[in-house]
Parts: sequence; C-alpha cells; structure tokens
Amino acid sequence: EPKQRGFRFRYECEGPSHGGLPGASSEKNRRTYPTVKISNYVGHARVEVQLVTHTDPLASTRTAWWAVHCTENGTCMVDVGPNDLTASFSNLGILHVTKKSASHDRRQPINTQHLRSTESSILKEAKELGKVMDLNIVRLKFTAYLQDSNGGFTRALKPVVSNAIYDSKSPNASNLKISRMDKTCGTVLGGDEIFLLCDKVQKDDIEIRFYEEDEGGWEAFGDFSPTDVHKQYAIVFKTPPYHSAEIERPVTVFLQLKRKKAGDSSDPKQFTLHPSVQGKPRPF
Amino acid sequence: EPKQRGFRFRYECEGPSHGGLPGASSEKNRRTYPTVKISNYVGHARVEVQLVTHTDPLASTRTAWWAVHCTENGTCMVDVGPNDLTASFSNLGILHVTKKSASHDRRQPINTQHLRSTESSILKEAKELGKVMDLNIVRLKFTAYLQDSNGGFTRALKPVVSNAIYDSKSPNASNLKISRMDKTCGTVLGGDEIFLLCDKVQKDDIEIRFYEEDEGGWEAFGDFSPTDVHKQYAIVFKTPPYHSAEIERPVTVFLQLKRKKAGDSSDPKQFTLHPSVQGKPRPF
DNA sequence: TGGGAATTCCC
DNA sequence: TGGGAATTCCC
Repeated sequence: EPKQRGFRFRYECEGPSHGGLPGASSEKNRRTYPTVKISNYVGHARVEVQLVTHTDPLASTRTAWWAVHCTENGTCMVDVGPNDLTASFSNLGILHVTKKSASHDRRQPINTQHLRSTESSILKEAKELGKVMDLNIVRLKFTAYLQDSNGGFTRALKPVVSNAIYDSKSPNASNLKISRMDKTCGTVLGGDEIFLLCDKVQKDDIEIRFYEEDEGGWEAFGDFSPTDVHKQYAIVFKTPPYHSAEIERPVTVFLQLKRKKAGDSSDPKQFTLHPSVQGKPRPF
Repeated sequence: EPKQRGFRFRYECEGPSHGGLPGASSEKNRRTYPTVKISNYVGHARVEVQLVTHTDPLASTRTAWWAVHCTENGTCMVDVGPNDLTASFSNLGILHVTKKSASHDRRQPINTQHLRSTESSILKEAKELGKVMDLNIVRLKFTAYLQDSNGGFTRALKPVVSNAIYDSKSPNASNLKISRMDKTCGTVLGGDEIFLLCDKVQKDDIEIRFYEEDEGGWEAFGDFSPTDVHKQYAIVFKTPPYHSAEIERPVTVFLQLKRKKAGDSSDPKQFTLHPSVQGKPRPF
C-alpha cells in the first residue's frame, strides 16, 4: 500500500526526480514502496500499475489527470517470478496535469480554427469534472499478467486497487504546522489572546486543540471564529480554561492544529498554565 | 493621466464590469478618468487608445498581453469636437492575458500536430518575455486623428503616452495594509517583540517605519530579518528605541508598512510608548 | 469591486 | 526534496 499523506504530486514544469511515492510503512531511514504480491502461483508474471480516480476505481484513468512516471520511457510495469512474485514500485511519481492541458488531452483531433471558440466550453467542462472528481486524490491500480504457454503475458488477473493517496500540496491535505506563537503561557482560567503563525490552513476546517496526555485525557479547544484566521497563515484565538482552576504550581499542556474533517493534526507545542492569583489574574 | 496604483488588472475568466481605470486625480466621491485634449485645433477628431508596454512605449502592443475593454464590441475610440476637444475614457479595463494563451496568440497559424512539440518552447519564450517586459506595468497610448477634407479621420497626430499603470494585484504593487497587532504599546527603550498581521508583502522589500509627525520628524525602523516575515502575511519584529529615553508621560507615535523600492506605504497605526521605570523595564 | 483562496510554478 | 511565492481564479 502507498502512504496516504505527505506525498506531493508534481507538475510537469517541476521536472522529474522528486523522489518516489513511499509505502504506507515507510520510515525516514528505512524506506518502503508500494508493493503487490501474486499469491498461489509459481512462474513468471508481469505487474502493471495505473492511476485511477479516487471515487471510481474501476473506471481507470479515462481522462488522464495524472501520469505515473516510472521509467524513462514511461513504462510502468515490473516483471517478477518465477519464485518471488513480489513486485515493488520504487520510483512512482504522480504528475499533476494542469486543468488547461488536461482538457486539451481529452480531444486529440482538434483543429486550431476551433481552438478559440471551443476554449471556454472545454474549460467549463474541465471545471465541472474537477468538482466531481477531486483531482487531489488518486489510487493505484495493479494488474498482474501471468505468462501463457507462448511466453506472452496475456492472462490478466483481477486488478487490485490501493487505498487513496492525497496530494500533500492540496489545501485540505497539506501538513499542518505551528511555526510560532507570541506567548507560550497563560492562566489556568483561559481567555488569554494568542497570535499563532502556521502553515496553510483553511479557515472553516481548522481547530486548535489543547490537551493533556495523562490524567484521563483532558482536551479543550481554542476560541476563535473563521474571521480570526488571517490569510490562511495565522490564527488569533483565546485559550480555553483548564479543567481545574485550583492548581498550586504551573501545569504544562500541549496544543496542536487539527483538521475537523480529516482529523489529522500538527506536531504539538507546549503551553504552560499558571495559577490564577486572586486580584492579579495575569501574573507574568 | 491614469491613476498609477490601486487599479487591478483582470483575467478574462473574471468577466467584465469591474469598474473603469480611474484618473490620477480621482477621488472616491468624484471620479475622474484618463483624459486627453487636442490643443490648437478646432474641428472634429477621433481619439484612439491602445495599451503599450512599460519599457518600450513606442513599440505598441505587439504581443497583446493585455486588452483594453472599452465598449461592447471592443472599439476603443472616442470622437470629439468641433469645440470641446477633450476625450475622456470612462470605461477602460485592463485585461490580463494568461501566459499560456498569450503565447498561443502570438502564433496564429499553428496546427495541432505541432502543439505538443512546440508547447515547451513556447512556454519558455513566454517566460523570457515576461522577465523582460514585466507584465504588470502598462501605459496608455493615445493617438488622435483629425478629420480630413473627405470627412475621414486620417490625419494622425503624434501619439502621447501616459505614465505607468501598476496592477494592484501584482505582489510588488498591491496595497499595503496592517490588519492586526498583538500589542499597541511598548517601552521607550524599544526591543518589544510584536506580531503584526498584514496583507501580502515581499519579505525582501518591506520595512516597518515608526515615526512622529511633529517635533522635527523622528523616524526609526522595526528590527527584523526576512525570515521573520511569515508566508508574506505576518511579521515578527522588535520595536526601535525612541529618540529620547527621558519621557515623563506616554507618547503616541505611528507605525506603517513601507516598501523599500517603490516607497509606498500603508495606513498608519498608533503605538504608545511608555516611560521606562528603573528596575522595572516592562511596566504593563 | 475587493476579499479570499486555489493552482501553478520556481529554485 | 520542500520552502516559498507568483499567478490565476472564484464569488
């Protein structure tokens, strides 16, 4: 299986060689790659990989929004066998075809006279397709061909489809990250205003989660509205109150950015809560 | 003359009717428009307007990066006279042609077979042209034609070229704006760290200017490096010291964003400097 | 109109 | 590779 998040689709203009799609269990020091194995068979076989849409895996890549870049000449297959029937794809890239050229691809025999007149309708069509399809999610489709008696790889097995792969550059699947905060402490009562700088977020699909790992898993959320999200890159919010106002010593908790829909989150930052002293509620 | 800044070029996909290019002296309540007057002549005349490049005004719009949108049918001329020879253009729009279609335009008789093979070279060419030309600055070129004895407007006068017009959506000409700061006061000694949220800036061409309008024009600049500019939309900086550390009462000064190159600046925000109390340097 | 964000590109 | 920003589009 391929890793679902953290891999970035590329545009043609960005050139090749940005590293291959890692496997689901890939680590920094020990990389793995998407792999399939043919079971219950001994002999030579050929495994081919194609990109398919997220929602309609069986429909194959009718519209070629993306292109898999395996080898120099574009062939995306691996021969395996006769004993080890495991095919590992170590150099899979996913190419982002721009919306404009994508619509061109779909109508090969188009002549220049018509280019201008049909341009707007083509673009419209591309837009609608884009809405339905979500260009930022794909799956891999592996098809294995067994060797026939003539030595040709003609006996196709039933294809298998991978889990979904999200473009890490897509606004709803990019890595969440807190870069900087103007304060890293506040009072146990909450209500402290914090300026937080972060990587790109979507103002309607983001929350700031405060939590404690031990003690039964307290969590609470920073208080802000979508208008407090500044240009996708900063959030001004108020801290939530801690579960108990009666603490004697400062308590350290964590906060992280979290997507409401996908549920993924950023690395946490520490935040220190100070006891509230009567009559002197902000004692830094 | 047209207004140099604050007008936004439009893409075709954005549709027409986004308001006409204002004149240099245009105000909110009393709009003016680019206007030319033919001197020392009485009679009918026709004035035509064209877009030309910033750097090479005489070369006309060879490459049609922009298109002036005057009337429904695209004609950009006004007839004047016989007494008032002032031509005012109240509905001039500037259309941003995308780089891709711009390069297509330049080679009308291209056939589809060649599309793919020439695509990359065309794009490369467009890129180079873009670098040289700066697509975000244009001028207007007015040409007046006097009526000849047959009633035709054939007698062209020497064209006049307007001052440069900057696309307000271009990163180096957009409106500067301070949205929010986490503090609006600090000490007279400076060194207070401020988080400032702003509209898009370029990290190498921005400074934060503190100033006082009276008292001989004190000014000083916020202390930060390009890496303190977060994703073009936030700046973390330290306040500069005031010209005098000996103040008895709080002093209110102003700060504004300012482009180093173009020199334009944002609306100012107030900032209050508090006296420094010995042994207690941050007395809020 | 301008605010806002997605898409695409550059190094 | 990912960081960063320009360009383009949407409402």
